[in-house]
Amino acid sequence: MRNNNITIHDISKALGIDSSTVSRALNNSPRVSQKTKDKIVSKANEMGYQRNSLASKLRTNKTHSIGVIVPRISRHFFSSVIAGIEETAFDAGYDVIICQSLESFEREKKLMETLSSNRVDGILISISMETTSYEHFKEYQKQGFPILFFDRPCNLADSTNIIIDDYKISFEATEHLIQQGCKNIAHFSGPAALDLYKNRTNGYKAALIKYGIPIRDEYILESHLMKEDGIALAKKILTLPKVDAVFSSNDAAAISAMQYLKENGIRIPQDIAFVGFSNEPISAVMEPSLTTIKQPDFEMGKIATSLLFDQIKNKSGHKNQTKILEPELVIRNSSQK
Amino acid sequence: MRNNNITIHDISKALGIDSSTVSRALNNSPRVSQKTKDKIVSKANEMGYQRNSLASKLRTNKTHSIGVIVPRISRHFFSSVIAGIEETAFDAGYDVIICQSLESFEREKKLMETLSSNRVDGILISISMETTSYEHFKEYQKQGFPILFFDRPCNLADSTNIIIDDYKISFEATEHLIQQGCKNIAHFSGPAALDLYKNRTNGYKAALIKYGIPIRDEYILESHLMKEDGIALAKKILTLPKVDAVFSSNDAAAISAMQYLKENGIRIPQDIAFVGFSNEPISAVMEPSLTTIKQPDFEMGKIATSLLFDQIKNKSGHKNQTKILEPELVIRNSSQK
DNA sequence: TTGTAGGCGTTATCAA
DNA sequence: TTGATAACGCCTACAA
Repeated sequence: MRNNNITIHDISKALGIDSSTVSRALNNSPRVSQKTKDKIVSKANEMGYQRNSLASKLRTNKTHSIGVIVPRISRHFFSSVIAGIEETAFDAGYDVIICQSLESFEREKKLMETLSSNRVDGILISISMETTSYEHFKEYQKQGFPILFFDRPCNLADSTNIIIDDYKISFEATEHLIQQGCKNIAHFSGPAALDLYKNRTNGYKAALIKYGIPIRDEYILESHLMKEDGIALAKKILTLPKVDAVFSSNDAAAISAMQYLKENGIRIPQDIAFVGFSNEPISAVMEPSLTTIKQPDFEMGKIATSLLFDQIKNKSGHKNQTKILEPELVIRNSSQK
Repeated sequence: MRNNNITIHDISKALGIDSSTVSRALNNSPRVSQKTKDKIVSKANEMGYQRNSLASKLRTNKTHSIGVIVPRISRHFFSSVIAGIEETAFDAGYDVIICQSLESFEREKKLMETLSSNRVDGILISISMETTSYEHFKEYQKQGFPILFFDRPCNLADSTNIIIDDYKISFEATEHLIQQGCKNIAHFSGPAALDLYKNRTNGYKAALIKYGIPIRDEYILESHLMKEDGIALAKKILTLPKVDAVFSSNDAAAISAMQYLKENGIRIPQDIAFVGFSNEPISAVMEPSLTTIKQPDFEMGKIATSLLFDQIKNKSGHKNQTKILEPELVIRNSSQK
């Protein structure tokens, strides 16, 4: 911490003006004459005064800051959502505290505690893949603490979720593969405990049903969809009978699977077609370019933040709503036979 | 903010134990009997108590948190550095507040203020491209506030910097292109106001000199090295006489330039070879794969954080030092003729 | 081992 | 328009 922390009392003494007036002046209160204000402000600058936000927040019981918890900031989707969040928050004069759970339940719980004990005015969160119990949210919600879930919804009553239509777009993605002539479509799923992945898997299944293709459970492969998982999944599908397409619940797994397959002489899309999910920048540049699903990321951040502000303002209102945004299938080379 | 905030006084009243004892118990002080501790802790849980960190930080003048300012969290290099920072900080029981300047000087200044007025114990920063004046750091440094610069150094006296050997690796990268037979090597530079880019440019020049290749200023193109810049730069080099290679100060610009050139019938590396900088994941996957420079990102985060902790502990010591890490040239297809 | 009392820096209320 | 005073929630000498 600083050696020499100047407080309003130091300014007060230096000028012979009461500290309450100094405080008012520094907050630009209309109840201080312009002359005194000028004197105080210039003295404050001269002395290198800097407000202690901790004290101010403690006193006012308002922090003007919100917390954001995402699984990983390096994912393009999340950093774009964060961009939207920061823009909206900034306009409203709020600070944003960015945290990553790294998909760990324990870290997520700890971050909730830290943010909440630092009295952020609300939290925007996309829950970790490990999270199957929602008790740690329930407690905060009971206390009336504004939490808003985005992308990965929370199925607790009273939760506000902002998500995309995972079911519908997964249906479309799978349908697209079927229309390309694929009949044996494998699916890379994330943890089924997350509604997000459940919805994507259900969309996939619904498309198969519509076209009279049997659903085979061994074609549905669950993992954490990390880079490493993609390689294991690729090996796995080579052991399955005549897989001719993959619909993956994210790009990361699809990309590393494709790389492994390419290195092993499989042609994409001729032998196996691919559709990913998230539209990571890499998907447009790789060879072949990856058909994927583009989510309204920036927009989601903006909307989530303004919904959160609604909740912060009227503690009571707008609970238990779900806002659904429309994603878009971006067709590239990896899926066109 | 919460409706019903339980404080240590509420617990104190509920149990008929003084609040100071409650405070000690909740901090697991050895000066409270186990029996009382148990009683207090279980009551605290029952009542849904949660410590108010603001009050605690204000009182103790210690926040156990550090701030990190990076240009963009979405850059792979920075998110890896942050991973290293978080790991080290976590082990030391510190919280990390992540912020992005978005390469804006104004935002950077504001973030410094916000973090500092929230009394973080220290700041790790990689300065924005717009930053040419260092006055806003000087003031904090004078006050003895621990700041540590990583990747993009601050050339103020008394600054602690942790960087890579940009000059040396840029020399090597350029030499590599020369050894591939390239003679007309253009260079994408960032703002020359940043030492980082100056060093890279100097390394490039030194290699040309060593091999008796004339330095032509019109071959050195300065920009912010964003995706959009890459396209403009690509157009530009097409107007220059017989450019046969590009050494770019980051991957983003190199990648979009390559894409533009490919779309316009230029073959890479046959017509124009490329070397980038940063080893973004995309560089390994794209076609052709991009030769680039891999920085010790995670390690840099770890080292920077422990150096910062040193400064936090002994306010006086270890100023004005520069720690240099060694990067590595990763040779891929974009540079091998 | 526990209680008392005061203060961290700010702001809100009341009075002047 | 300004000043005096108390309080936000916590922690820490010091006393008991």
